[in-house]
Amino acid sequence: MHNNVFDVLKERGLIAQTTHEDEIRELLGKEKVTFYIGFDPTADSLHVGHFLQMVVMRHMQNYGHRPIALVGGGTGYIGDPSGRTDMRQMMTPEIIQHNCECFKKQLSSVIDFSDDKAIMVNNADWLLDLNYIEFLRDIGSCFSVNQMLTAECFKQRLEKGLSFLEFNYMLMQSYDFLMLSRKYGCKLELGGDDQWSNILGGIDLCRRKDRNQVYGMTFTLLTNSEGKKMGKTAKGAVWLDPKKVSPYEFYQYWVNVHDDDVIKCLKLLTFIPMDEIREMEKWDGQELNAAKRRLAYEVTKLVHGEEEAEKAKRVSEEVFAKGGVSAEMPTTVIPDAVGKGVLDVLLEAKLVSSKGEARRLIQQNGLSINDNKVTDPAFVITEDLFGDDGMIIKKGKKIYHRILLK
RNA sequence: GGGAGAGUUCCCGAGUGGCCAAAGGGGGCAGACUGUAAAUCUGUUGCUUUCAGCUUCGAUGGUUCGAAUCCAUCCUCUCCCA
Repeated sequence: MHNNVFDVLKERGLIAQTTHEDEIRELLGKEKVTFYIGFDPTADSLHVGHFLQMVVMRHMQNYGHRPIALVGGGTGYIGDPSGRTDMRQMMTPEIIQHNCECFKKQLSSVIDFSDDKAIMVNNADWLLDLNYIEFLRDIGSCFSVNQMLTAECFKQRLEKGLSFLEFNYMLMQSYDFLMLSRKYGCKLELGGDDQWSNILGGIDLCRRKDRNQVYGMTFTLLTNSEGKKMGKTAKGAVWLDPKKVSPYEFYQYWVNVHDDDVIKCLKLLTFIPMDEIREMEKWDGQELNAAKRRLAYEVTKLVHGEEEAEKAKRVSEEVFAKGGVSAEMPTTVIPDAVGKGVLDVLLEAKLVSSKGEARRLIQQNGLSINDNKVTDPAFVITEDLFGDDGMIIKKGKKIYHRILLK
């Protein structure tokens, strides 16, 4: 066990870049540091990428430091162009507001905001009422366009086009840091590695305006062994909101990560002691499945709580190991299913997005009902298919779904 | 503001009057193989009441028996000049 978080973060491979490695380590070792991470309200739920940031906050908090979770109710009006190839869609104030509320709830489930142990702020409080001319004179004068243009985060956008609106994003985020350093004595900004340029901007600004030395540090982006961003499925992001991605699906996502990514994810996303992880690192082949199950359990527990994690684990075991049925597997209730065609039922259970897809699935031998292959697209659901546990549909090899009549 | 070009199905990208629901690749889905892997191979990939019909190629109108392809206007973006 280390007594400096910095060593913990480093050992787990979380740290990507630091502005002043030695100074930051020293600072974190000797005092309670107030630091911040920003979350822009780009959707109505956080996803696993954000979760990584939340884990870091928890690590820091565990060592007595004070996190500021900044919700980007103001920066959401601009949209961060960092590393993106296209412009974000502009959001209405109502949507931004709503998304911020959603974020707040999710953030407080992982980070302890009681007794001022962490602070939640919204940059709408100081960004929305800014006066353009004043801001330009006061803050804009501190930024060099020449320098900004060379920043890595704009590279892609300089090829595809970047509007003035988005170009300003860096100033907004930098201003956030300045505000937080003034209001709360915030000394450190953290973020994903794609935030590096924005963080540097803030540090420069604090020095120029207040002659205040502050620091920055970025974290490994959650990428898989192929270098692609993790947390994406065909259906979209792996959201933390159980209404968007059920705890069972969430659990399944982690059980199915690539072999080469398990250890990395264990280090980055869980609080399992390094000794244990190093033990798992020796595992190979089929043994890795146990590590995947551990990963899935731990992450699900952090996000959805112990009860849901247990449930997800139980369902997975019952469904896959025993090939059977589970009382808590994904279920759709279709009262009038009897007499309907399979295609309609598949569609209603959202297992397919169109009847054409359902038809294809059956033609390609990818569908079973109660373990019997369905080969006829015109198959009609009958009452005798429903046992005590309802009717079990298996789509492909991994997707089990239960249909109930009530 | 002037000039040149671009906008195609989930993404990239062919297609310049009928043979186009639209090549190819990526991704997705399914099958074989397996460890609820990976890699590989195979099939599939707009919707529907599927031997047929319907909607799609930035938007809206127009020419034509017939348009993703031609014309007009508009929108968005890129590049060069200012």
